[in-house]
Amino acid sequence: MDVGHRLRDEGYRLTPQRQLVWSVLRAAEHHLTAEEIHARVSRTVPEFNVASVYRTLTLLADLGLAKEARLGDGPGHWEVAHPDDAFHLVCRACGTVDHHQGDLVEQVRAHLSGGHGFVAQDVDLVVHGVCAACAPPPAAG
Amino acid sequence: MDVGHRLRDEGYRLTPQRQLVWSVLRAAEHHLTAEEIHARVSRTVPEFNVASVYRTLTLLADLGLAKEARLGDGPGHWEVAHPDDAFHLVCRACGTVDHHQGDLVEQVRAHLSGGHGFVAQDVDLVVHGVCAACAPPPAAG
DNA sequence: ATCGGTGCAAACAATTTGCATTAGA
DNA sequence: TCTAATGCAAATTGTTTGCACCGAT
Repeated sequence: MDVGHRLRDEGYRLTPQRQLVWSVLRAAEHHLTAEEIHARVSRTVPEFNVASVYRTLTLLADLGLAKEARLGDGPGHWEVAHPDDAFHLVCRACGTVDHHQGDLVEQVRAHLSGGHGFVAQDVDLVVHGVCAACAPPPAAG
Repeated sequence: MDVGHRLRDEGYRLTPQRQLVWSVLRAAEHHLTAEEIHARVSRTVPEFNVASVYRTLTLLADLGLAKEARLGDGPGHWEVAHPDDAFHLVCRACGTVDHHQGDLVEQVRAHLSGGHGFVAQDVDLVVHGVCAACAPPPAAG
């Protein structure tokens, strides 16, 4: 995905800051907060400002390239927008956030389209619980 | 539901502020933000403080009587905790928040319990879109 | 009489904004 | 060149906390 193209096509400028935010986001194994993105980019560009992170993320979201997930309290978590609809599993014990692939989001959409008159644009599903690694092993006997 | 009992049973005190927050919450036709609750209670008790709203809501949530819903940006929205699992439909046009009853949340739970090893404790489902009232009528012809 | 709860104000965290400067197109 | 984008700092917004006083049990 060529952000430079996308940006210019929409009349925006391609700046090093925007490229950096995007590449950090793409390289991330998991979701990142604005602060985390800021920290990573700052290693290379010390004067890089948080405000620019927010501005860039908002822009990327407008273009449909990035997406914010609110996983409870605390700051928003950002990720590359996936065309497929996944949802988040947040472990209360270790804090790990997992993507879970499934047709559930699609089911919701289908369910709503059936006569409810509500046009679903964005389905946000967050499940809090305890992940397999943190769950107590089944009691023997 | 007798909050007084619940509170005292758990070793908490029943104060007029807590009663007021609870009754405002129960009387509300829809979700309320902490500020809205504060505003309503303040009509009767002018010196009533926002901090107490937050403290009370947190307490009620701990007791399982109230629940916070994060419906996007902005402040959290509070409601009486329903035993049944409903989810929220937020209209981007008019801002209306609808409860939608369905087995979807249960489906999610069932889906996850099937071999994924993730123990779902809380399923938060928020759908943003356009409600029936705001949706453009189907084009004739 | 206790000790938990309150009001108040100040602290906080996350995000946004105003403005002068800089740099992409 | 010309305007959009940045850095910086200050402003906002939503929520939490410290502390002295008050009131429910």
